[in-house]
Amino acid sequence: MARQNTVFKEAYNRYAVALRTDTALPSEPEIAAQLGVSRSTARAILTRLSEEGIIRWNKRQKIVLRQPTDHDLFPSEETDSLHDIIERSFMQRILADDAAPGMQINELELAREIGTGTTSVREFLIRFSRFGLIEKRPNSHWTLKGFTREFALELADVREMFELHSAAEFGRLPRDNQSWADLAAMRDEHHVMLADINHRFKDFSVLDERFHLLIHRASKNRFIADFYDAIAIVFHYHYQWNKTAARQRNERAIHEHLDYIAALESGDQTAIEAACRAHLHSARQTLLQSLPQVATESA
Amino acid sequence: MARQNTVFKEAYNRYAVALRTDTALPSEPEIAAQLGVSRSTARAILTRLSEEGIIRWNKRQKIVLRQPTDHDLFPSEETDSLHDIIERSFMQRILADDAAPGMQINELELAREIGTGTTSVREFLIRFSRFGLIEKRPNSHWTLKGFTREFALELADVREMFELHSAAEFGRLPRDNQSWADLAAMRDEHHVMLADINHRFKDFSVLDERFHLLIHRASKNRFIADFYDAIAIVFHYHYQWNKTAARQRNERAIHEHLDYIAALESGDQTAIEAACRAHLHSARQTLLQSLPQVATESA
DNA sequence: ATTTTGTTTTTTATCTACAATAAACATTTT
DNA sequence: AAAATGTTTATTGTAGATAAAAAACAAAAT
Repeated sequence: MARQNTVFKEAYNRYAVALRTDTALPSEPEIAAQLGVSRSTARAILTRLSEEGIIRWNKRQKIVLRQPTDHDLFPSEETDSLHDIIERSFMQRILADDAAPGMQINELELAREIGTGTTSVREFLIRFSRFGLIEKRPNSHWTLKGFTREFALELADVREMFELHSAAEFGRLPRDNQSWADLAAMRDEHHVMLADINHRFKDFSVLDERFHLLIHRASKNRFIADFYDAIAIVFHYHYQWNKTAARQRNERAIHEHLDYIAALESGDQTAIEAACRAHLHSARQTLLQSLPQVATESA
Repeated sequence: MARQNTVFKEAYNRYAVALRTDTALPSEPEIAAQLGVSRSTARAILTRLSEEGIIRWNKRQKIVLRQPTDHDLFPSEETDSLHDIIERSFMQRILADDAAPGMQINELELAREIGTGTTSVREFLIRFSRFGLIEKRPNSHWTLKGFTREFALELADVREMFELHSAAEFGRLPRDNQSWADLAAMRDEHHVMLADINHRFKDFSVLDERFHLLIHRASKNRFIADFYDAIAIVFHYHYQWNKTAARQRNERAIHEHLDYIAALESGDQTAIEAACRAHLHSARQTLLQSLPQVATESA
């Protein structure tokens, strides 16, 4: 088959669960915009809803007849985009313990294992290569460079350069900028989490990602934004497989964030840099500690 | 057809021109290593050389019978890799004056125009997207973001962060590191060029690229290296189409480089940072001046 | 024993085809 | 007239096929 209709299925599920009996649905272009799909797909959704007897559809009249049940929805395996499937599968492999740096990556084998065509795997690998974890030799195979100590250090260096830059830019934002309100809201979220840290410390990584994203957006620099996207994805998988997310470490990070936020709000560039450096320093330690520990020979 | 044998043809040309009558050729693995291809391709080259009567080949005996002529070589159109063809063609299009930012990029149209399949164009665009000049909307077209003032400023910001970092690292290299010798050699090259600046100012961009590459290699950071690769390619095409490479500007840059080199050799981090900043500042101006000038509204 | 050549197998690079999706065009309804 | 619906066309995403190139294996030569 040429292409799975996952866009349709995913959007169908999303739309179906939000339906309420006896309500009237808006126009096709409006539905399409709501779901972020084309009108063609929106119409396919309406057609299916109609066929399933969930709505009565006649031209502009679209009435919800009944609430869809779980039975009406597509199973989650069918709604994941191929890209996500490949990403998950690939990340599992390279973060597994038997994936040694230097290992060859075989497109065909990967494709077979995932149950997909080689084209999609190739494209995924090309996109993924920007994370610096794999490398290609022309006309030959990809090589796994691995989530090594060098990788972590190089990543941390760039992250520090970028975040110091972004934090400084943030401090220069005009006071009426939306980001200041967002920052204040985030400060409160940190306080809430801290108050219940024993139960909520596992939620920290999501908050952490949102916090740094907010800072980086201030730089308005596409290269910084792209790099942070890459970091976020790599970390997402890395920390999922390496549950070193100790309560204590997260609690400390929250305190650092709060100091950092206070510094930003002060507008004092010296204070901002100090708070940013302090947090980045401990973030680097966290990252290094999350790696499989190898005996480090000291000179 | 599935794949052009450009690797073979390009390597064949490369090997043929280096042949000298009556010499004996080394073993197959050695030839393959010399050319940077597999032994299969090396054997294909030997087979063809033999068929053309250029060598006599019998097992280990490989004697050059005659010097190949231009007639024996494959024409250059047949030796360019598809990737290079697409890159050139695409860069011409996006640097052309009629390529306005916001323009849609159509894979199929591009492929037809270049005379290639869509897959290759897709892969090229994915790879190219890391330069930040194009962006994709999922399930839909690519959009040209364009070589705009914003792009140049964002690029310059990151370049400055990275180069300050790399320069500082360079200053910390042990004195017996090869890079110091390379730097000294490069200092001499700058002097030579400066002595004959009226004739040689056009060669500066190549020297400039090599100089900055040398600095960046000191950082031993894959993200910095990758970014510099991207910069080099973008600049290569940009300055090819925008010949603002004035003699005067290049002369000034050479002087800045020499100051920069002297600072590096002094090992004094304060001096390094100052010289690096000075050069980056004027490089930024050069970049901005090379852009199509638009009326800038002043607040 | 190691290197070289001869042969076969595997893998990549690329084209083509086609369903899903988006986008464009035409018609109807308000 | 503007917006919505109905219909058609264009473009993207993905699988499958195949020649080129790499890699692996086997036999021969130093």
